[in-house]
Amino acid sequence: MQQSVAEPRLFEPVEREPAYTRVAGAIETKILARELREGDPLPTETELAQQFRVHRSTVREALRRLESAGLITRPPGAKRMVVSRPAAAQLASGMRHALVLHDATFVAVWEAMMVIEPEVAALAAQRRTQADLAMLIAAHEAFKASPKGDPHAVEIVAQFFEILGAASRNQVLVLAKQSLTRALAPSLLKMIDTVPQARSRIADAQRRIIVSLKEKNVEEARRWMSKHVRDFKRGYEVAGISPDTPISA
Amino acid sequence: MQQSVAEPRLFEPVEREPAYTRVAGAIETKILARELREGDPLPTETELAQQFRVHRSTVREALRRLESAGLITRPPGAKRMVVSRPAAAQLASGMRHALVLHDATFVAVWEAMMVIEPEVAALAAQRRTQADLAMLIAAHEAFKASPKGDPHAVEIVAQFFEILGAASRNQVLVLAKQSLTRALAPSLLKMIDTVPQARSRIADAQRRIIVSLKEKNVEEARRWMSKHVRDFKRGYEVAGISPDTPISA
DNA sequence: CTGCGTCGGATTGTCGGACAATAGGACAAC
DNA sequence: GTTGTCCTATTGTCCGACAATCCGACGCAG
Repeated sequence: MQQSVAEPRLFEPVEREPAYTRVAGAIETKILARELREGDPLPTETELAQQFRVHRSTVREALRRLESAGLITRPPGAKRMVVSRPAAAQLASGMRHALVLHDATFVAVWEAMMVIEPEVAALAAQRRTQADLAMLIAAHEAFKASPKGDPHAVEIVAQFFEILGAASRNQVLVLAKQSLTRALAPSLLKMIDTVPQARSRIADAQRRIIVSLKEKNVEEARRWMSKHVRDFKRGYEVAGISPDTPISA
Repeated sequence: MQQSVAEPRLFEPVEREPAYTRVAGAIETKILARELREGDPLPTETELAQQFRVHRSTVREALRRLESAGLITRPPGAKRMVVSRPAAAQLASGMRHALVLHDATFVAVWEAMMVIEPEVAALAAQRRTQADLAMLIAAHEAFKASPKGDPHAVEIVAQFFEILGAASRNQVLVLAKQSLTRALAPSLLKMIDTVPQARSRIADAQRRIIVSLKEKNVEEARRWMSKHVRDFKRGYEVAGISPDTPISA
């Protein structure tokens, strides 16, 4: 994460890419260029091996790489792999790994949420549809109905955020957001179970946000989401969790 | 990217994970738990194969997956793989793939930048060190010195953003930001070369931002960054590039 | 015609083993 | 200290094999 402004070297390292990298790259290019489209089945490993003139096991290594990048997946119970778009969850887990290993703290994630979430709420207030509202309300009800100490409750809170993201109609923010909520979820669980008033405060904020969206009141949406996120930090303080707690694995 | 509020199923798909996935998972867990730390060399493939009681090629498939996730890398010119933290660039490229395949448009990315960058600038204004300022100035000078039509200029602009991110001392935002600038870079290049006044406007904004940071003037930093990013969209409009242009590969 | 067994071929997951190229280290020569 | 030489361990790639199972076809009952 450090950088210098410029660092010219006399020679570049001589390029010696292993074959599996090049195979993966070739397929990746085709996918990004949409020559292979989502849902298209990949050729069989043997076919690929013949086309690239490499052994099947080399092809397989390349496939593992693409699989890990989320560019190909195997539909549950299918044998052949199909081309796919990286799922948001996939990116989120990558981001979470990075955050964990870079010793990101709770405040860092929280700060990022403070930046993003209120604006997402503001956008959502302008663009939400009736369907979005219905889903938000459903999530809200589900949260209120979730029994005390239910670990599922955090899932629902996260889902509320995700629906809101979808309502903002901005895929980029959705992707970024999701990583954050996912990273926070585990510790949030602990917080909710420790702080007695947390649940009611969350429910209240959700309600206010829903109302703001319904009225397309951009300012209020932003304000309440701000409050909502700020409350998280308050909750952590009350629960005696240090803001510098690293994101746990 | 769609979702429903809840979808209970009677049965989960019966779990039948291939061995390479489990091997990858096992190693991943050890890395995230810091039992294997950054820089530690992995055991050799043969050793791993013996420990996991699988064939070496199975281990290799697992390694490819970890490699793609950025959890292990091979230092240039080395033979064995070492544990590493996912580089920001790695995440950024994953994000870019996702954006491309999800048909993210230029406005979507721009909107996300409008949300994030001004706040990053604001944070940076509070936390910047002398070293940060020096690097910003260096990047700024480099930009001004870059010859007309130099494709490298965009690189420098991106670098300016990255230094600013580093100055904000928030790794989470840095990771999120980087993906955006990287996604925008290719089309930005076209814009800069088309719009004559683009370069001077960018240089001016950079200067103002640097001054704001130097004075730790949070409000001004936010304001000028806002203007800076907004200018990008203006530039696109002037250049006749549609805001709905998809992010190119 | 729709739904349900059955069956054969194709494809994947995994394995055993092989070999050339080379990184890494030890050791000698300058 | 640097440079050359040699040996060994390890990786990248290949070959070939086989069990499990997905896939599609085929036929039969309702």
